[in-house]
Amino acid sequence: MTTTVEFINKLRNSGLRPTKQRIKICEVLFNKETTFHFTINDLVKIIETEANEKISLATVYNTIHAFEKKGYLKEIPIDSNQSYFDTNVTDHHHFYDISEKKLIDLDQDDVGPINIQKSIPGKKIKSVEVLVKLDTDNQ
Amino acid sequence: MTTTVEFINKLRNSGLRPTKQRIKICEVLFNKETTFHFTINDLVKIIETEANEKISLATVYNTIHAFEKKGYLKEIPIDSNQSYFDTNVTDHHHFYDISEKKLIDLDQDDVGPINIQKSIPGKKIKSVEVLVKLDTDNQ
DNA sequence: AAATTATATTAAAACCATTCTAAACTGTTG
DNA sequence: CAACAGTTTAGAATGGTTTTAATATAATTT
Repeated sequence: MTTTVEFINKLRNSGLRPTKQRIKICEVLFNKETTFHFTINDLVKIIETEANEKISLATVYNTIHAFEKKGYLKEIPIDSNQSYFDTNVTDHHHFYDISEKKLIDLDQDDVGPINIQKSIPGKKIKSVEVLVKLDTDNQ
Repeated sequence: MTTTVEFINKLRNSGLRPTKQRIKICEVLFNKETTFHFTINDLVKIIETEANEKISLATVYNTIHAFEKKGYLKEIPIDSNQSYFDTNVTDHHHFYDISEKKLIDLDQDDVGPINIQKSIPGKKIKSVEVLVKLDTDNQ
């Protein structure tokens, strides 16, 4: 459990003004026990439900992008027209449940080490992400 | 080099009528020596340039989705608002060059075996995709 | 603590990839 | 070649995301 004051400090320390909206979004995102996967739409709905507050869509987008840039969130690439974000910014991978459109974390250990044997001159590896797509097993 | 007749047969055999548009798209996509990565926009531009033909956007989308469903194309998930497709439908992985927004194939051998040690009840693994993001190496 | 400045929020409009619509067209089958 | 089902098309609609420009709020200066 992180206190509001701690969120304010976190924001200020990263050069983001601790506005009411940003603090609220921090509380929604970073007060969870577990990793949290969400789309912008999910987040807006949670804010509207949980608190009776309405944060403008544009602000939610701005904030999420600011948090992503600061390294507090990670975007997860899925074959979708919607962006998925993850509060777990450590190196890890994902299951993607196609029918439920839900992400599930995979630890490094669940996947094992991945050693890329190829390199491109002038380029360096920034990240290695494994996406395991899941289907309903109806046999 | 595949002939037009072969494309017509391929289409007919998979239950797709061999229309002028579909044959043209086959020729653009499946007459390459190497794997071809593209967005819908790329494809439309190539068609307009290469041949002086204009295939309606809707038709291009329809055709690409039909080909994908038949297993002639694969969609590659990237953190983008655009869909990338690949004419290489074998099991393989990708580099994604962030600055150039280009995909590069990685063979199974370049990545090594990936063994997923976790399973979700009632779900089966449909695919395992590795995406390696590349940055410019300016040190 | 008021005034100033810089940054953030907002509703609404704009944007852009993709999908839908419904009318015209084309391949197929008998 | 007639009739039908499948396909193409331009343009409209959709939906996620970004931009705009006015207003509000936080930080800084006086």
